[in-house]
Amino acid sequence: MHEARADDRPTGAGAARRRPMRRATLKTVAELTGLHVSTVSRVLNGTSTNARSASAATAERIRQAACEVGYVPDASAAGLRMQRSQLVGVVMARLADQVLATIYEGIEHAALRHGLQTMVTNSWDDADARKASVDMLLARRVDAVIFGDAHVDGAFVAEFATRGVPFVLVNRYAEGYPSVTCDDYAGGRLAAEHLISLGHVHAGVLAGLPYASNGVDRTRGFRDTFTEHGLPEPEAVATGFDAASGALGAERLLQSTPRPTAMFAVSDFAAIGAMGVLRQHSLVPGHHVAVVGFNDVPIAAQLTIPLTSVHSPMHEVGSRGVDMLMEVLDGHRPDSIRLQPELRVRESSSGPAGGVTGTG
Amino acid sequence: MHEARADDRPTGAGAARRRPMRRATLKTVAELTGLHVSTVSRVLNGTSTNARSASAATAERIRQAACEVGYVPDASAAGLRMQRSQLVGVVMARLADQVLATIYEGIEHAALRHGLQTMVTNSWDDADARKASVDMLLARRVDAVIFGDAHVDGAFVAEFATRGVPFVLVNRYAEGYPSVTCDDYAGGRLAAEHLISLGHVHAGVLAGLPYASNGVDRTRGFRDTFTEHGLPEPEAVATGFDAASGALGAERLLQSTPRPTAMFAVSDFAAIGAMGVLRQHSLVPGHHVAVVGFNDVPIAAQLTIPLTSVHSPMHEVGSRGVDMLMEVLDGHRPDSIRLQPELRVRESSSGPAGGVTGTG
DNA sequence: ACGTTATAGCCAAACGTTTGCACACTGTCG
DNA sequence: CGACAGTGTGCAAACGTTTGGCTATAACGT
Repeated sequence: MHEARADDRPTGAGAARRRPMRRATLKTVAELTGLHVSTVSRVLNGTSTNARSASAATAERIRQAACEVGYVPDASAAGLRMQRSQLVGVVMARLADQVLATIYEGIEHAALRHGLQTMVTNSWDDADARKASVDMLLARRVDAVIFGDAHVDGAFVAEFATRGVPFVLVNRYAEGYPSVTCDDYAGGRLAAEHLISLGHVHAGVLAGLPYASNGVDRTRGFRDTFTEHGLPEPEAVATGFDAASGALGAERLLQSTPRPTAMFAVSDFAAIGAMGVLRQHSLVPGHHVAVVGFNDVPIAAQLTIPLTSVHSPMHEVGSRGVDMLMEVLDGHRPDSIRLQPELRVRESSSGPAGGVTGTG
Repeated sequence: MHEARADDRPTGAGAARRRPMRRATLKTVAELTGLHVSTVSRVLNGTSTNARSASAATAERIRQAACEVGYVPDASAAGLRMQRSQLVGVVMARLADQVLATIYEGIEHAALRHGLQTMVTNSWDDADARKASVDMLLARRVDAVIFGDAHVDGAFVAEFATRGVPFVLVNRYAEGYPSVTCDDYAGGRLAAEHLISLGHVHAGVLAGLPYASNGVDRTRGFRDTFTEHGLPEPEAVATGFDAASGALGAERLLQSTPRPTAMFAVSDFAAIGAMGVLRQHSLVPGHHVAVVGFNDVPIAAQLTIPLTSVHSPMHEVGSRGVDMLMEVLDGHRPDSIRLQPELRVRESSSGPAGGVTGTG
C-alpha cells in the first residue's frame, strides 16, 4: 500500500455515514463475475452493433452484477481514453437573467438529445471572469463551447478561435463566426412600425449594453425605421438588461425635450423598470407613454399593465445553437441563423399616441 | 499507430480551421524542456510548500515552455489519479426561475472561493429527469452534490444518501439532512403580521407546490399567525412559483366567500400574476386588495405597483450551502441553517384594509 | 480427419496525471 | 576520507476506461 488513501484526512463524527466505499468500477464487476474487465466493458457499452463479444448468458450475468454493485461508468476515465468528453461548455453572461437561463434550457435540452452533457458558467461580461471560465472549461476538456456573451467586436472570440476548439455563438453574434440569434434588427423594426402606426413621433430607446449585438441591433432597427419614415431619430440611452438600469434610463429619457411619447426597451425587464418610473412621474404606461419591451418573457403578459413585447424564441435559440454546434463538430462551416421575432401587442402600448402628448 | 485518430471522421470544408492539434500535455512541455514529466508536473502544481522539486532556473524554464504551448492541465486525468474531481454537482428544479438561478450564483461564487467547480442541471421537479441528472453527475465523479429541489418527504434524498456521496440541501429542506434555507415559516409570519396590522381579516394564500418545504412553511407560518390572532384561517390554493400559476390561483381565491382583502403569494412571480388578475377584475392591488410576495426579487421594487415582499437572502443561501458542504466533506455533521428573512413594505399593501372591503 | 471460420473471451497498451521511491550529485562535518 | 544530509531529477505504478489483436474452443464443410 503505497499511498495514503484519499479519505484518510482527519474525519470527524460523520465518518461512519460517508463510507469511503470506493465507487464500483469495471474491475469490481469483473471480479464479481470472474470475467475480464474488457469483456465487461464491451457488454456494458452495448456495442450491440458489433455483437462481437459475449454470449447472451454472460451478458445478462454482467448486467446483473453491474446493477447490483451500482456501477456507474467513470466519464472522465472514458473521456481520457477516448479523447472526447461528451461535454460542451456554455458561457453565459449571467444565468439569473431569465432570458439567458431560458436559452440555456434550450441548450441543455438539445444537448441531452445529442447525448452530450453541458457545463455552464457565468462570465458576468467581464474579461477576467470569462478567461477563468474558459480555462476551467478547457481544463475539463470540453469537446466544444457555446458562447452566449460574445462582444460585437469579436475580440475575445477571435482569441478563443486560435485554440482550435469548436464553438458557436448564441444570443449575441460576432462577425465571422457561426451564430444563432434572434433577428434583432427585424425585431427593432417591428417595435418601431407598431409605435409609428399608433402615431408616435418622438420615441426613446433603452438601448442595452453597447457591446452586445442584440441590444445594438434592436436599437438600430428601431431607429432606422423611424428615420425611414421621416421621423426624428429616437434618442437612445445605454442601459443594462435589468429593471434597475431600465429605470435609470427611463429617467434620462423623460428629461429630454420634446419628451418622448413612446419608449422601446431592448429587454422586458428594462421595460418593467421604465414603467415603474413612468408611474412615479404620474404617467400611465400605455396611456401617457407607450412602452414596448423585448423577448416577451412569461411575466410580460401577466403584469398589471400587460407589456407589449417583441417575442423572441429564446428556447429555440439555444437548441438550434446545439444543432449548429453538431454541424461544426462534423467539420462543416454552417451559416449563421437569425430566428424571426413576433410582435405581441398588449395594453402598455394600446392607446393612441395622443393620450396626453408630452408638451415638455 | 494502432487506432484511427479520433478526428478521422469524414471532415468537411472546415477541417483546416479546427486543427486536430492535440492539446498540449505534460509530455509536450517535458519534451520541449528535455525534462521528465514528473518534474514538470511538480513545478506546475506549484507544490511550492515543498520546495523540494526543481531549481529556480528549471522551474522558470518549465513555466515558460508551458505558457508557450498553451498548456492547460487535464482535470479529468488529474481527477482520475487523485480520486477527487474538485467538482460539485448542483441539482435545481429550474434555472429559469430567477430565485433558483440566484441561489446558484451564490453556489458558484462560493465554490470558486473554495477552489471547486460546479456542474448544474435542471431536474424539473421530475423523478425521471432528476435520476438522469444525478446519474450524470455521478458519472462525472462529482465529489459532492447540492440539491435545491428536495421534497419534504425526503424520498429521493434518502435514496441518494445510500450512495455515500456527501451532499447538502439548499432552498428546500428535508428532515434529517443538512440544509440551508430561508426561515420560511418566520417569513410567512412576517407577511401575516403585516397584513393583520393593516386590519385585514380575510386573506388567501397562493401556496406553491405541496412537496416544496419553502412553500409549505411560508403558508403554514402565515396561516398559523392568522389563527393565533383569532382570525379565520386563510384559504390556501396550491400553485406553482411562476406568474401564470399565480394568476390561476388568484382567480380561484377571488371566487371564495367572503372574498379575501389580502393575498399572500409564496413567490413574487406568483404575486405578479395575481396582481394582473386583480386588475382584470378592476381591483387595484394595494387599494382594493393587498398583495404580498416572497423573495423580493429585483423587479418587485420596480413594478408599476411596487410589490411588498418578504426578502430572502437567496445568494447567501447558495454560498452558505457550499460552506456547509465543506464541513460535510470534512466529516462533520453540521446543523441545518435557516437564514432570517425581512419584510419590505411597498405600495401593493400600503392601503388600509378598508379600501373597499369585499362584500362578496 | 482436417482445414476453415465463427465465437467467446483475455491481454496489454494507451489516454494524462500524481507521487512514493530511488538515484546521482554536492557539500559539510567528523 | 567516509558518513551523511540535502537537493534536483528520473522511474514507474496507478487511477478507470477502451480497443486492436490474440488465443482457445466449438462448429462446420469437405
